[in-house]
Amino acid sequence: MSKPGLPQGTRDFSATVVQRRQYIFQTIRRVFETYGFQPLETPAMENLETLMGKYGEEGDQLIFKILNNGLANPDKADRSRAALENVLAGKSSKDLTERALRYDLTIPFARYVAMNHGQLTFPFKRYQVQPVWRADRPQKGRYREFYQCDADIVGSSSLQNETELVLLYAAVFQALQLPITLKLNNRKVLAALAQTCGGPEWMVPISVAIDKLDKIGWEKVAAELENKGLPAAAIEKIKTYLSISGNNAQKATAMRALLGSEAQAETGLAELETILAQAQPFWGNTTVELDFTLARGLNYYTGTIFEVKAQGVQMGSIGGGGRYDDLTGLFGVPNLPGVGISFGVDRIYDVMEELALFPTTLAETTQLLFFHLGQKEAAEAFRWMQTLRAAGIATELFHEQQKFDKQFRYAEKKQIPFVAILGSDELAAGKIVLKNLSQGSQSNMGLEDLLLFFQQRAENPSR
RNA sequence: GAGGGCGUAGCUCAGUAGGUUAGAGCGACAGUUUGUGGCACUGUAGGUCGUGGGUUCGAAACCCAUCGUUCUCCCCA
Repeated sequence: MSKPGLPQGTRDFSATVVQRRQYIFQTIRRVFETYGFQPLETPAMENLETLMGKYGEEGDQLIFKILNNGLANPDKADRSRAALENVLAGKSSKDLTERALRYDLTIPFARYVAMNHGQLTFPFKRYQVQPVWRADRPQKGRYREFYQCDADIVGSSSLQNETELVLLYAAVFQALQLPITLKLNNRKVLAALAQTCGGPEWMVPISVAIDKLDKIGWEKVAAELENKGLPAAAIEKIKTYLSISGNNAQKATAMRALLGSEAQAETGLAELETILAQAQPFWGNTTVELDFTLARGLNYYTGTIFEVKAQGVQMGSIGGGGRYDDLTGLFGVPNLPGVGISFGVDRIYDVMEELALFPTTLAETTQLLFFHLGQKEAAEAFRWMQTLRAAGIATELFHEQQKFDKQFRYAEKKQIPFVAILGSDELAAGKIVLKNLSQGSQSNMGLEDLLLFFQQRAENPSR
């Protein structure tokens, strides 16, 4: 027998980790719901054709495909072989694989909306918290199975939606006490830049290159663009574009000076300014800045784009999103514009771990451990325990009669804050000894008082 | 897809000019006479040195392959 192991890039989550992850999930869910989003869940797998071609060439290769069942069936053997030939030739074949694991939450959402648009109330606001899978090579902050938390609004072009998403981001990260920078840009500004640099076909290469600015520096960005055949004059223009700095107002002014003659640029800038003006009074101390180098890979974005970076940590983005004009058009339902954002929970976890931002109280689960001090005593303890449990207080009874030492150590290891001693004396008196393990103090108590004690403690955890 | 680092006890790691029965700390378990834990002391268990080849009188150590893991690039959350 070989040692058991996990598939590359996947993880088990032990108790403490799950509790911390739940803390993040619950915070995000709560904010989603207070902003009027409703939950949606979709299957782990989709038809392969639903996913293919939606994430660009690179994306297609990162989709986990599921091998069809029944390939060994003799009746289908010839077709299976032919299918394999196809796959070896770099094509996909339904005879070999027709399903794939979910790659993100946006495309399945688009598929859902396209299938159900007759029944939905628009604008439709949904949130979705589920794992996705990518056949990527794992490294820091990158896994093959990870969770996304998405919120999207479809069926509305109103910029108010963007404003709400900015505030939603601010609310979540303030609740988590995680300092972030929320970056905003608009694809229309990038499109205008591409227009002045040779035409729309330059949009993607230029976006990809300038997105790396802070990582590789201007020299390499310029080299990459030159390599792709962009004229020197255009590169000079991009250099000016990237040199724009200052506060948000100054950046917008500078951008108008550079690209103001392009109608698209003016539209994009006006949109950004509207969002900033609407959201600013409510975003508290969150840092929100225009970043014209922000491009984001997904090519279905058409307007505003968002990205969240954690402050004080070396980590890729921990969230992002943007506006798309026609997401469901891919599935035959045109004219449904929308805007959405996503939280990268696994990265948020890593960042919070690094910055030690998790509340210490998350680890406490069981509140009280009854010592097992004999059959009769345990039977009585069981009665008390069930009463406490019925009141919602997490309680355990030690599993067998053992010396105190053992039972104390069990409580310590599980970080149980209180133990109840119910031995022969207590049995006779109808009271237990309640001991606070961190303080070492103890006192006698009846069942009523014990219940009261924990109910009050639940309301005021600082005690 | 390309390129590095690292695989020794449950965990963190020592251990190389190749040389006896491979070590430590932490953890686990047991005990220091069974109604009060954390500390301390004593003892016990636990290792095909990732795997398979090769070089050698002799390999945890050197070489090759392979698997796993981790990081960087590409791309992304």
